[in-house]
Amino acid sequence: MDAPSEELLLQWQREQFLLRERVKEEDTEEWQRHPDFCGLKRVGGVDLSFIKGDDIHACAHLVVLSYPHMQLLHEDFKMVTLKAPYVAGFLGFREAPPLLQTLEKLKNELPDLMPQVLFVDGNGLFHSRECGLACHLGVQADLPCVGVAKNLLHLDGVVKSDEHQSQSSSKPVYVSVGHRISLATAVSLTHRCCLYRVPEPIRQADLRSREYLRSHILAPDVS
DNA sequence: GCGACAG
DNA sequence: ATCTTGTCGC
Ligand SMILES: [Mg+2]
Repeated sequence: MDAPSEELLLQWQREQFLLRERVKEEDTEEWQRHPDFCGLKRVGGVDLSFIKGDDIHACAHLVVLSYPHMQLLHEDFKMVTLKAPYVAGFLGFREAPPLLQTLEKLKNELPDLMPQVLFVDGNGLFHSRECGLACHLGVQADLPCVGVAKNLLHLDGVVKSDEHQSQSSSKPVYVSVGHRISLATAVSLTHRCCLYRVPEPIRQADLRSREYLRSHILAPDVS
């Protein structure tokens, strides 16, 4: 896949600044006000998995788990063809479109299963232009969203001395606001959804999308 | 100037 | 993101 032209990158930056203005970084839901998040029943997770040497075909996966027990309520996957290459700082333009499609499908076919909050594999406001993948998804789907990155995205003004060092011995994850949730609530909710290092919704979407590809190595994206 | 850079 | 089984450690 070709590297984006300089003009396209500038266009993408303009879009990110516009999206950023639409991000709500406060709690907007009733359940977010309660200490025990009573009222929260469904949490979602999305992820994309790829095959070894193929950068454009991927399996987009969406899972909906019960809260607080993290039981699988729904899952959906779809083979997709990506339209943009991966460029650090512009992940949203590559992964948001196909993931939004799975959310749109769920909204149309099984609206009662729509998650009340979505965990995204990637950053939210913790981004050089405060517009990571979780912000793209949150704003465009108008859904409360939490961004969780497994690795640090180097930012301009941010040095390693910030909040990003963990107390425990395990490798940290980086939580940030995607949309319609406060950072404090996002962090608290993330803790409550973790059975392992990564929040269960994201972990399940990752595991299941990979499992799907493993059993369909000989059935590529044909249509 | 070079390197580093979510997935 | 992906190439990869067993193995060491809490
Ligand atoms: Mg991922």
